[in-house]
Amino acid sequence: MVNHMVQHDTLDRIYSALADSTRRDILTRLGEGPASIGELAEPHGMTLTGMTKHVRVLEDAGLVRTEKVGRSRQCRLGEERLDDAMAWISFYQRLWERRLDGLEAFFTLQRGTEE
Amino acid sequence: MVNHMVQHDTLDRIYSALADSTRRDILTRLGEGPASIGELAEPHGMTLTGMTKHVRVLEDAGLVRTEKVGRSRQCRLGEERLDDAMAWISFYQRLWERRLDGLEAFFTLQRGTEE
DNA sequence: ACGACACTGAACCGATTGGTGCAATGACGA
DNA sequence: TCGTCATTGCACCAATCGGTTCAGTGTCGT
Repeated sequence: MVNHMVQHDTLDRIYSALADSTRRDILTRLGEGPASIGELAEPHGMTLTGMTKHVRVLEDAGLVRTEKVGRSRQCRLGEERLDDAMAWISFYQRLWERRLDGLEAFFTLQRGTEE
Repeated sequence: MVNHMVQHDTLDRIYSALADSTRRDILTRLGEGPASIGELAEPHGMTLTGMTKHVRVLEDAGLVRTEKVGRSRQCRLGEERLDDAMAWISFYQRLWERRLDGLEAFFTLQRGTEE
């Protein structure tokens, strides 16, 4: 029906932030220490405006924290630890292992006897 | 360089497939056993066409495998184990822990001597 | 053979994405 | 104060996304 309630929950924001190699590169780079927008943009041959948008996406996901320092903006890793993202993948992997064990049919028969 | 540099296309597809709660729900459902497009669509109040598109996205990411059986399409979990997706997050978490330890500056000085 | 059923293809829609260029803004250095 | 420098806001663009409707196509049950 109407699923407009929460247009972007946390997991949505995190996974879609990670779904771009430029942004994953930014995180890798920031793992080595803080950087300005210009320093992040240069290795990708991207405009400052474009890089600012990527950083904003990462910041909205909590993966990056930024602070205006003088005329430049210092970017560093943020508070988001990806625990939830990791937990979801672990959960999926448990499902997958169950599939691997050929328990699908068994589990299917059990549906209705639980939540 | 470093071993977390997998095929970014694959990682892009996987993370963007996961960046939607409807698709995560589909995976959870398929973890309980195979289902048709209709069975997947019904709990979301979505059209069959809409659900077919979601399933296609998951299939392109390797997370779902489908097979036409009679007039319905059977969907089950696919071959993708999310090992790369998990590995990348683990890699990020190591960066984050290093940040937490306040070793950013130290690490910056050490650039070039890493594994 | 016929009708109901499950899905698919195509066209369409509004919103978002990933990028650009250009004009401002605001801080630095001489 | 003046020019330069780093970033930002705005408008714009083409492509993709998440969803719909409608018109098929092919299969099943009787």
